[in-house]
Amino acid sequence: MSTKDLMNDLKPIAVNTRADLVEIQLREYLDKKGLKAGDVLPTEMDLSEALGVSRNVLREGLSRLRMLGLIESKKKRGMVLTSPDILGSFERVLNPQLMDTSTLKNLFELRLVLESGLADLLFLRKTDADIKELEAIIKKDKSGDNDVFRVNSEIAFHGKLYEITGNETLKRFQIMLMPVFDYVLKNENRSIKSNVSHADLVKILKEGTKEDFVLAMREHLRPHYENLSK
Amino acid sequence: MSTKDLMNDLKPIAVNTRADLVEIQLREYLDKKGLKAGDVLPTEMDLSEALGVSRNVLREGLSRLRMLGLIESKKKRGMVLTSPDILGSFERVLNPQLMDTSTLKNLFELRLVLESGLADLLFLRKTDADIKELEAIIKKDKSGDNDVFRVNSEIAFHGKLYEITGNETLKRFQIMLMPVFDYVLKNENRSIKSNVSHADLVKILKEGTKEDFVLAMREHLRPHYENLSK
DNA sequence: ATAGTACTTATGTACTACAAATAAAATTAA
DNA sequence: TTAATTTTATTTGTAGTACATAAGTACTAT
Repeated sequence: MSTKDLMNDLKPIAVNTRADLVEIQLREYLDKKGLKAGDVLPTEMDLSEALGVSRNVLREGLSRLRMLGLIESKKKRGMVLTSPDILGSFERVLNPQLMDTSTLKNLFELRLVLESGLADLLFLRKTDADIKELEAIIKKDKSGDNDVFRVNSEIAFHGKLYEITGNETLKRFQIMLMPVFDYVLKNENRSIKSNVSHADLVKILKEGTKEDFVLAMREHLRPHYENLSK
Repeated sequence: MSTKDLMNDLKPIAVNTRADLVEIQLREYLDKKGLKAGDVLPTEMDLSEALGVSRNVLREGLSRLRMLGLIESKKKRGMVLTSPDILGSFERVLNPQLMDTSTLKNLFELRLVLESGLADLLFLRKTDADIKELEAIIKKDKSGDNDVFRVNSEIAFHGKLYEITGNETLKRFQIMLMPVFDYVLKNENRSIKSNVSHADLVKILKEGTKEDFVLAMREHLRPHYENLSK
């Protein structure tokens, strides 16, 4: 049995620090009490006493929840639960430099899946102004001549597509995934010449059917799909 | 201008705590130095001195990075950079109870987009064993008679689809999104009867083409799409 | 050379003290 | 009496010290 298999079967015995436990217990507490955004938490003193840890350690735990946007604190007023920014935490971790290659590969695929599945939202929410903007991006693309220009145009085009979905989470997700995309593409030196151009896609989005668009988008992305390993 | 618009234009002046700044600066430090997984960090004493904060505050910042899985520390050995578990942090925040409704809606749509875009990965990686397993899930479904059974089968079927993609990130993402999906569906009381059944999907996955599957999956999800607002 | 021991170093935890902000209470002015 | 002002009390934010705990490192004895 390989070391990798072994590591998969035998997780290292978790030697949780007090701060880890604080985080876990606080989370359980929120859940059990059914607390929701706006509710106030006990004071640090009360919490640290109840948990049997120093205020230091308690604050290390609280600091984590604060970072995630789960709580906010004001002097004298105390701490209140808040609606977390779900992508904020994601963002903090998305450093291609630090990620292992398999995760990078997975995220690259994830983005392909997303773009392949955008069609219905696009047709549901597109406006004439959106189409015009896409056409403008393409026009600009044709006028540019160097690679940097072309890459920026590529980003602008696909970014605009996400924007049309009207789904802010999706849009931000795409922005966050951009460096990952870049990182993977840089290590891909095969050609990525597609049969379906941006102009083709816009034409279909403007005059065609959802079904046409779905198939065209997949065709547009095909060079990337063909580079995937089985 | 409404208060909401105003709040969108004017973000509250960030009154960063020292711990916030520590987190930011450490992140910049890692980036600037181009440090990668396995590299060691300076000691807490050196860091706190360099940043001009107490060791307490420094540790509040470090605690965040530790939670994200960006660093690990051992006594005497010091701190080392690690490959973060990118979904771990996401998971910590995905509490439907705390999320605002627009984010919930966005995540629901995100999942629809994902499932609509799975086709290519499925056809790239499916095996005979996978098909058999899907068929088994369907068979079980037919034998069950109550709602709970049907819901579990629904989960099992779609979960298996993600599994077939061989993309661990995607799969975990789906698992994490499940409670969100549930939460949204619970507040939807319109019928969700589809023209394309699980059995139909499996048949196409087994004998049909990618293109057929793409269209069939969208048709399968259509009831959900139709409930979306413009 | 090896086993064992003492030493050193870095993280983990606790405690105390005070600064800063601010809600609430008390006081003063109209 | 009411409004404005000042004072007080409370809670988070920060600093500093001390010690516990784990784990490399060096040294010693066999």
